[in-house]
Amino acid sequence: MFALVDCNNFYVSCERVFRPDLNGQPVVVLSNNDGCAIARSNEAKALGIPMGAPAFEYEELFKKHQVKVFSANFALYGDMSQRVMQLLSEYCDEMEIYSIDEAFLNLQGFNDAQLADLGKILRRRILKCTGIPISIGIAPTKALAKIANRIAKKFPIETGSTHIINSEEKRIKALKWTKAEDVWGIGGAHAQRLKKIGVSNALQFTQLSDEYVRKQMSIVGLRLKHDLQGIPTLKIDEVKDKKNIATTRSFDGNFTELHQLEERVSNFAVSCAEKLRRQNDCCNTMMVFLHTNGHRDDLPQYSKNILIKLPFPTNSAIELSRFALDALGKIFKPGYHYKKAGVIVMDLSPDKHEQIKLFENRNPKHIPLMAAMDKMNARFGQQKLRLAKQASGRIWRMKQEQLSPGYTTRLSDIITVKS
DNA sequence: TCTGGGGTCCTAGGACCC
DNA sequence: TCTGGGGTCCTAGGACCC
Repeated sequence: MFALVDCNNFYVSCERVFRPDLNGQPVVVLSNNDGCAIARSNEAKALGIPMGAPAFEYEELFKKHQVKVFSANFALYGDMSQRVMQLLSEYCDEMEIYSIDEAFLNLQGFNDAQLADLGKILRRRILKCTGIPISIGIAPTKALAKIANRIAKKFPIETGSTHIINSEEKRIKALKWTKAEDVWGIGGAHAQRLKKIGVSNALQFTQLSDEYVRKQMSIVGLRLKHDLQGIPTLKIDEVKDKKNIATTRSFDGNFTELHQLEERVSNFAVSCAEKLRRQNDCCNTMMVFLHTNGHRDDLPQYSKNILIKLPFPTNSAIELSRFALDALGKIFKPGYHYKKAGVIVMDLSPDKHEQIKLFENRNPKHIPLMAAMDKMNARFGQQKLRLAKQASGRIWRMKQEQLSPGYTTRLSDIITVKS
């Protein structure tokens, strides 16, 4: 059996841990730049605020219903996530951290009685130790555990936020209840095609022929079908190192000058370099892109990306910044209002056994230099030590008007409890 | 005025190799 | 008229996830 543990309205729940006055209130958390709603409390969902709602379009509604609005505090959410995952890992030998707020547990070896209790135990423990409410779905396969979790979330009172699919009868009932487009792995495009042939729920999907599913949805869809039939097909994946690493941002406003973009792109490259060093990788290829604001049809549009094969693998901030700026120079065109840019590093290879190249090699002095830089920035704060090209953060501005304190990540923000 | 930021996997087709 | 039979690698595009 597998469990899928999912934190309820995770980012909102993180904010509520340190602001219990927000319980029962409509709360939303916005994306970077305070752009869109990326998390909503149940009360906010009930007001009709959809996922991805642009904040400016909903300003009136927020005001009218006194919705509490937060800027994304990813440092806080990442830290809270680690605490939840740490606790979960105590309950099973094998676990897959599927996203910042979800994990699959392999429950091999648990007997029926233990399974029946597990959900309640987990829920109580995580709530007590972190303040985060969770829902648990338990089933013979991962895809079914996903569905069980959905049921637990939808009917918290009836299920106690934990649901088990452990009989054929329950499986059929759950699949019948689940709309095709709500199945994990069936997105908008496939749901539409399925609707056309009269498939509207998960059960009907599992009754399609293997050949049809394979043809329309490739091997991915076929695996999903089998998993939903109760044949364990999807396995627990241990967390692997990333294959691509990206740092991209929209700007608060438009940039027209090359030097403005250079400062941002340099920062993105430095950030990618840090992430590479954290997983002990170098990159061999880099992509730099920029584009104008696609939502503005009154302005000329331009969008371009460029793929650079590096002459040698590296994770040096200095080298990656230089390559990124070279690349940027090749795709920048004056006369446009730029809204977004980014750096993506790919084709990663381990830091250790790097191949010596014939003509050009990474500067070996950068290795101790970067180690020192990481150490200093870890101790004195992000970007205390930076490249000149990264400038002072003058241009770098992200709209973050409702940012909560770094309750668990910054000493000065720790809350005081008077007793 | 304002509209996020990450990731993964699969497939088909083209270019190339012997 | 007829013109082999394997491969690999890369890329773009499409689909999906949170």
